[in-house]
Amino acid sequence: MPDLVSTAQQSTAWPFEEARKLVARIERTGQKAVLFETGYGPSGLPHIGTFGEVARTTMVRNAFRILTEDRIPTRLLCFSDDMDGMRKVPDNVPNRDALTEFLHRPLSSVPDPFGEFESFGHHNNAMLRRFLDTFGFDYEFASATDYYTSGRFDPILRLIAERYQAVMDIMLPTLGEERRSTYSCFLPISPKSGRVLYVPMKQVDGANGTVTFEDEDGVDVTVPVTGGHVKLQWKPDFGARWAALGVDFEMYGKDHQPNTVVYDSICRVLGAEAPEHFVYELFLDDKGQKISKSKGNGITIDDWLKYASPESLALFMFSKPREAKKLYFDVIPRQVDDYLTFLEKFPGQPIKEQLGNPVFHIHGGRPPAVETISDASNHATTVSFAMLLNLVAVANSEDPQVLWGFLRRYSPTVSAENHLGLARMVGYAVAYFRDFVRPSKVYREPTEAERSALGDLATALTEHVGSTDGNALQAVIYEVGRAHFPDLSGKSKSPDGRPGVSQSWFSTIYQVLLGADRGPRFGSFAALYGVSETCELIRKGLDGSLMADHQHFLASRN
RNA sequence: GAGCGCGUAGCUCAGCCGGUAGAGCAAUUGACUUUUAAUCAAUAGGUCCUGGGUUCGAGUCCCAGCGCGCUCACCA
Repeated sequence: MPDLVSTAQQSTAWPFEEARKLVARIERTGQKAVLFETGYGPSGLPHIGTFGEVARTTMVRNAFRILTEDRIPTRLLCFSDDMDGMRKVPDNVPNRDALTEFLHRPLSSVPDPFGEFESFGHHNNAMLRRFLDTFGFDYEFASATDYYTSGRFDPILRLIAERYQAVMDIMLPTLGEERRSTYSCFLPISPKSGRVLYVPMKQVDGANGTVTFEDEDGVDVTVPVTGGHVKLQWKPDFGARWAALGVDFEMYGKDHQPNTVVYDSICRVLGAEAPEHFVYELFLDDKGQKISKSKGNGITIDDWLKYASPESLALFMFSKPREAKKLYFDVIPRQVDDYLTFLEKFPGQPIKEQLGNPVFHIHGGRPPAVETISDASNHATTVSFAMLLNLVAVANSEDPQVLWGFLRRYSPTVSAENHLGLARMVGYAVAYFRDFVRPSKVYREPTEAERSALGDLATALTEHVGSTDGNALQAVIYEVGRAHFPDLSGKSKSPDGRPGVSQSWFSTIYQVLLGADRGPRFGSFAALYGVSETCELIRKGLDGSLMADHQHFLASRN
C-alpha cells in the first residue's frame, strides 16, 4: 500500500506531523526501535488528562507505524511515578486519618486506604491499568518503585552521581535563591522513617555511588544511590528516565513547556538524545479555568462515559490538541454527533481526506461502519445523539423501552438486539435525561377547573385501558378538553365542525403531568406509556405526589 | 513581563496545498399535525478584530497593532 504511505507523508493531520519527526529521528540515529512514553502521577485516580495523553500518544504511534509500514517495532510505556512521596492525604479516599502518619512516604509504601492492594500506589496503578484496559490501549505498564528497587535504574543513578555537578549546574540557575541552597537532584529515602527527604546532600561520592545527608533525627547517614535507597527529584527524574530507557517520544501539557530545556539538557548530560516532544494545551472547565486534579473542577472520565462513548471522548482528544478547549458536560452531545458524521463520511472519502478524518486516528486506521436505521420507505439514516436527546425529553421517561417505542415509530424493525450502537446511545440519552433534563422540570398544582378536567380525563381513559391506539386516545383527550376548555376564537375546529380545544388544555397537561411547558402528542404518549399508567400519572398529578416526588428527586441529588 | 493559543452569522464553531464564505442551534416561512414535540422543505443573516505586506487572487501566508484566554514560585 505505497499509496497510503506517500499520502501519509504529506498529511497535515497532527499525528502524522509528529510521526514524521520520529521518522527523521530514526533515519538520523539508525535506531531499530521506537519507544513512546506517557507519565502518570499516582497520587490520585487516573483523570481525563491521563486518557488524553495515552490516546494522543497512541495516535502518533499508529501514524508512525503507517509511515514505516511496521518495519520499526514500537512500544508504549505508561510509567507510574509511584515512588513519589505522598505530600497530602487525598480528599477522595476512605480512612483518611489512618493515612496521616504515612505522609511523605513513597506512595508504594503507603497502605491502601481501600484495603484492596499492597499499597496506595499499587491501588492507583491498578486503577490506571483497569482504566487503560477498558479502552483497549496497547501499552506496557512500568512502576517507578519496581525500576528503582530492581536495580534497573542503577547505571543511570551511578552516572548522575559521577556527573553530579553537571546536573546541578543545569538545575541551580532555574531555581529561586532560597531553594538553591537546599536543592539536590537526589532525594534519599530515610532509612529510619521511610520518608522521601528534601534535604541537601552533604557529600556525593561519584566513585562509590553513595550520598551522605542528615537524616530526620539529625544523624548523618550514607546510602548507596542505587537499589531504591534514593530517588530522583522531578526534573532530573524526567531527563534520567529518558536517558535510561531510551525514550523517543513523550508529550505533555503546556504547564511543562518551560521545563523542556531542563529535561532535555539533563538527558544529554547523561549521554542520551532527548526525545521528541509535543506540547498540548490544557483543558478548561465551564468557567474557562484550567482543569486540575487538585481543584477537582471540570469533568471526569466517568462523567463523560456516563453520557457518551469512549470514541466521542477520543474525538475530543484528537481535535485541536494545541488549543485550550472547554471540557464540560455541554460539549458532549456535539462530540458524539461529530464522531458519527466523520464515521459516516469516511468510506466515501479519498485516501488523503481519510487520513485527515479523526475516525482514522481514533480507530488506528480501521474505523467501523456507521450504524443506520431505515424508515418506512426504506431510507437509511443515522440517528444523531441530538435527536435522541430530543426524543427522550419528549418521551419523558427513563425507561429505555419507551424510547424504543418512539424510535419504532420511525423505523418499525429497530431494536436493541439489531442495533447495538444505537442501544448504547439510548442508554446515554436516558442518563442525560435523568441528570440534565429531569432536574430542570417544574411541576405545578392544577387549578380547580383543571383539576376537574383532569379528573374527567382519567375517568374517560379508564374505559380504554389496554389500548395502544394513539389516535383513539388522542380523541378522548380532545373530547374532555372540548368540554372543559373550548376554543372560542373559532380558529381551530374539529373535523366535524364543532369548536376546537383551547391551547391551554394542552399546556395544563404538560405542566401538571410532565413538568414542562411543551411535550409529546399526548395520545401517542399514553399509547406508549400505557393507559393505566397514564391514569396513575394523572392521579398523582391531582393529589400532589408528582410535585412531592420531584422535590424528593431534587433533594436526593444533593 | 515571557511563552502559547484564540478573534469568522444572534450563539457554538468548521473552513485542508491561497481560488466565489460553511454547518449545527436560534430566528422566520411553509408542509404534516384539530395542540405540542418530532420530522421534512425553504428563507434570512457575515467589514472573516484592525492596519499594512506578498500575490493575478488572502478568512487562509508574512509583519505590526488591538482585544480576550491560559501557562509560567514551590510541588508533580
